[in-house]
Amino acid sequence: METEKIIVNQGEQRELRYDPRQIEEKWHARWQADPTLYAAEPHSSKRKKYYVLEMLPYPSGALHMGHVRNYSIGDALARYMWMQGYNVLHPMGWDAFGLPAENAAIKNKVPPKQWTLSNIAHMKSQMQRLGFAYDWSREVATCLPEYYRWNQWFFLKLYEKGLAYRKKSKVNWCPECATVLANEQVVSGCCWRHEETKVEQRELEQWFVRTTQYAEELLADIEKLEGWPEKVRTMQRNWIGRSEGALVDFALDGIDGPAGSKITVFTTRIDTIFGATSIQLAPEHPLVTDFIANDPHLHAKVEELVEEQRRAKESGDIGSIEKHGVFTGHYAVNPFNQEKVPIWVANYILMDYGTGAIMSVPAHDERDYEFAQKYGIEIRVVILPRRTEEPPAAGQKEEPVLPYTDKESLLINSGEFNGLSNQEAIEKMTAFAEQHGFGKKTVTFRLKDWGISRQRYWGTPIPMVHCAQCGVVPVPEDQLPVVLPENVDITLQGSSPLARMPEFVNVSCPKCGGPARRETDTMDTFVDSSWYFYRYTNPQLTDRPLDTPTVNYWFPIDQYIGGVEHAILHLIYSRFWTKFMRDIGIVKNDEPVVRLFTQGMVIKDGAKMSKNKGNVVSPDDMVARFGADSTRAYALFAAPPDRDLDWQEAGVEGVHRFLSRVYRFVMRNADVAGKSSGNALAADAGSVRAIQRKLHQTIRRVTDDFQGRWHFNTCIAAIMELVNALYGVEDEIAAGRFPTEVLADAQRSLVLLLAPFAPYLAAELWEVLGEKSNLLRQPWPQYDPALAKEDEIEYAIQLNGKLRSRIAVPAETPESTVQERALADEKVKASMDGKQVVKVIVIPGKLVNIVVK
RNA sequence: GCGAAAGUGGCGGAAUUGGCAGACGCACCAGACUUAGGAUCUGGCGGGUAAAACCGUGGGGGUUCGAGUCCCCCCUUUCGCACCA
Repeated sequence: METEKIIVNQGEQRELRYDPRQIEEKWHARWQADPTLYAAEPHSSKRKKYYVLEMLPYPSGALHMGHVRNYSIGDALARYMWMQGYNVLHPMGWDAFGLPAENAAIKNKVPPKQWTLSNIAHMKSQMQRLGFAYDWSREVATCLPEYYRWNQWFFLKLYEKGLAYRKKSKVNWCPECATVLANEQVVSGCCWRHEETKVEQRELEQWFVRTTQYAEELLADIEKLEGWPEKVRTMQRNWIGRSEGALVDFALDGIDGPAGSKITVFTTRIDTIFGATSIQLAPEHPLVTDFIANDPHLHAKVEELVEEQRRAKESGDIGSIEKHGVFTGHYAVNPFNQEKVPIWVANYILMDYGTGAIMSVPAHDERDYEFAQKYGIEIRVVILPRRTEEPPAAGQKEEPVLPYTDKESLLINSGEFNGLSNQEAIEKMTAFAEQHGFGKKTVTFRLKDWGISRQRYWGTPIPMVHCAQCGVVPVPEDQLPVVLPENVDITLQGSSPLARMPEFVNVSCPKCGGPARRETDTMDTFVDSSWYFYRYTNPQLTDRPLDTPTVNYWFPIDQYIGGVEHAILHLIYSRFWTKFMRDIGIVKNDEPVVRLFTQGMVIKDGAKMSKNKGNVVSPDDMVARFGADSTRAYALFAAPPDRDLDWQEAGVEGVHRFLSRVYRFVMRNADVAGKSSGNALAADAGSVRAIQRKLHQTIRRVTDDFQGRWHFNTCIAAIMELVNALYGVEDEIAAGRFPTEVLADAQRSLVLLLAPFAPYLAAELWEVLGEKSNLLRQPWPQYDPALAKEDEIEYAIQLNGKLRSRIAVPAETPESTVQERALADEKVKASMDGKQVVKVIVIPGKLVNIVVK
């Protein structure tokens, strides 16, 4: 094509240069003008439903490439499912409460609400410019009272059911700011604003949600989540951390200890209790407070241990610090054998797991072993690996400690329990402890109740009132929402801004009418995101959070897509919330999400894109230079979506070049009627057949990937191959020798295949092909297996596994014939060099391996 | 320390079940068209060789007619968990 311009219909002149800006702005304007374009049909729809959801973003100011990737994956899927005829729900919203808005307010003197809403407006326009097919009529912003009033409503329900409660708990406190810090604001033990100032721990009354109530079910139902990545399921299992064991009481040895006291330990290995040669307490164990009261020396030592443990936790290397401890001078009595064992305080015992106290069995626990070695505590073997082995001589401990939990294990030195296996012993000894009232079977979880109080402004006010007469009183439902005041002074003044507003704080008690004080804590933003996807089904409801029949139609979510960083907290809280909603009868599903997809990170120059590293690529910049289609298609082409993606600008150019080729081809050949006078002139039936075959193979590959592994990179590569093949026959097309209907069909299918990946270009070319319909309502192309089939198959001929020749035979050639042809091949004969054929292996459709000797 | 994933040309990545390693794209090289081209089109492109042979999927062993793919040992990277009793 020498000329840059070409005459098409009615002599209209069109540039052959692909200009994404012009095309995308044209369609953007049209799509903006039709808000119903991507709207889901009501739940009375006859179509099968499909709910595809991407994790809602925090409105930080601008989209980053991670967002673009996430939404490009979801949008491709949504568009594909639309074309498959589903009633697709594809909504978007904003996780709009949170700390950055307050920081921005302090820094720039902009009210958090204003800052947040203007960010939302900007990011929404970015999303729209990128062409994501969202149903904006369902948009949700969690910072608006229409939304957060339902957080408050849920909170009241939780409170009603005893699942929300108050408890003293530690918070991070910066003495310089005189304020509470979120965990993320603590940088290696110091305040993020005052790098020299150590963060202190303060005890405050805070609100908790009893997630542990559902611990068993949250764990058990992980088994049902077959559409979730195994990695996420494992992470959740570990996070919940269920552990079966026993609580055993050790009485304090009389005279020295506080009267009647006992120490309850948690153990999973009650079978080793005869080997317990000390008790170890966490430094913060309440009993330790009693012990140190009259012992300044011990007091000082314990303080050290507490400090050491705190530091290790902060720096993250708890687990590798050297074990230390101090003997308290007190003893406890092992209830199984009445033996006196010393009580120690040790830095490797955690107060927030189990009971904060353990029985130490150095012979069968590595940590206890290490400790006992260091302090010369007796190491007593009470279990052996096999029934045949002799007990080792007393005190000898050459081998590293082994837990011996197999069936062949054998208890020794354990009184009446000698001779039992580990499993039998656990059962019998637990029962024994229960009978004698000094122990019981128990299950502990690593999962903790969820502390939702934040001493912050920009969040959902907790709808509670503190009355001097009535105590804690919930705000009545009909008085919701408790609106977050806006004329607020966000400066650092040592208390939550809300607590400094008398007009907010001073209320009358809903119960007695007397003067009362409003709760000034706000909710953790994970509350907002725990149920937002239900609200999408009916966001405009004003009298209840959701409409149950509508939710029952849409739920569970068919496909949820987001970053793996939410694998634990967000996804556990969401699962908890769903179970709670089910139990108060407003939804019927047990789990919110059927299939979960976690996409990889966007990397540049070997590191995750971040402002700190200065390797951020701006989506706006990419859209301006290459267009939304190229940017999106590249995000899908550069790597499979579950892997990390290395952003290379040259790659974007490559995709842009590919889309240009598509554009030029269709522009040149859209007007097929003038290109060919029909089949009669087709000179080369082979090339026609080849195009058909390639087309149907491509449809098959792309369709299979949407149904299966989502390797959109190979989908796009397949479409590239198709386009390359079409370029290969362009001379024949130009010469009028290519059948009209084959060409027309190929072009239509090509545009349809491209629609999920490059929606703007697809829409434009669909119109160029003379189509008026909405592409999303256009059926996805079907492949014809007969047309996709190869007519001729090339066999690789190997000699002892090494490639020696190739032969082409018609498809369906019997194996015996293939074998004959292979043995008759000249190159094969030459390489055989007179050797004997031992065996011939024919793999149908692939290769022949001739084994010679 | 424990667990998971990964390691393939100069680069991003293909190779769905053991069957022709390197699809597709980038970069690069050559040619065509051009006053020109950072446009477009055509061809080439793992190493090696004149051409073959031969060597090549982190390293070492093994199973097999045949291994990137399966098994064993080791190395590296990334992620998650980390004194959980």
